Amino acid sequence: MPEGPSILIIKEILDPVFTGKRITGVKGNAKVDKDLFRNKKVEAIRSWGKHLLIQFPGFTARIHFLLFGSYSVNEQTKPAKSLRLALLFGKKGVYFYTCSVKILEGDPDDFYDWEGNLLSKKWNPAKARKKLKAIPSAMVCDALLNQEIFAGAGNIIKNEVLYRIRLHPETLIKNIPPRKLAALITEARNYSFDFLKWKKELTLKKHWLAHTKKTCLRCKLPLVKKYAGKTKRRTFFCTNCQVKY
DNA sequence: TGCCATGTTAAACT
DNA sequence: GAGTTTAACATGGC
Repeated sequence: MPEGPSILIIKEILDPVFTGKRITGVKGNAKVDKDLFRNKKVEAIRSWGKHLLIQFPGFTARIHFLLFGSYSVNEQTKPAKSLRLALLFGKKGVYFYTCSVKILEGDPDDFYDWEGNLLSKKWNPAKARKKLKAIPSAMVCDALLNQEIFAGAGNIIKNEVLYRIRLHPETLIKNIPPRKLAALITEARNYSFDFLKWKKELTLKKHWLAHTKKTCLRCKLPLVKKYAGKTKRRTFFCTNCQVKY
């Protein structure tokens, strides 16, 4: 569920069904004031990175699925103890389980940088480049997971992008040649859309080239598995094909 | 069966 | 205080 494209899929499912609808009930154990939602009409459902945003007049419910979050539409499919938030609209409704729910006051456009959202029409590669230049001593494997720069990128996207562009995960940003840096930014977005397409087809796993893999498809040598960088997330790479600058 | 993971935050350290 | 490390959360697949 968790990476940006998966959240966009949820947005695309919920938006046509619930936008413009008025709340008739709220359930769940999220630590939020449920009275806030009373009789409110959904203004918009959007996604920014890994955040699902349900906008109401004056506030927004932010759903973050973390590692184990899930949801269902129109019927509750999980036990009450894992039900964080259910928004009910007459007979219809959406149920969110084991996720983080936060109320954001005001207009999300005031605090979300849509130009940093990998899947947004407003994605701004030049801005991403500028943000990368500001963290020269960071490893690229950490930079790719930085939501301030690549909102929506997760560990799968990280591993696949680095494999695609043949860049060693522990390369420091300042050492990446300009063309390679451009490729990094381009592929982060490209792969996000491939992820989206394959996720919709339920064939995402099948298309993994590096993530969880044991052997390099290109040179047939074993891939390294390492908890790399400050983020210490699983990193799969080929020391033969992925260049360290 | 136990381990581990598509994630993040806050507390506890140095 | 900054930077880091650790713990906590909590479900499902292998």
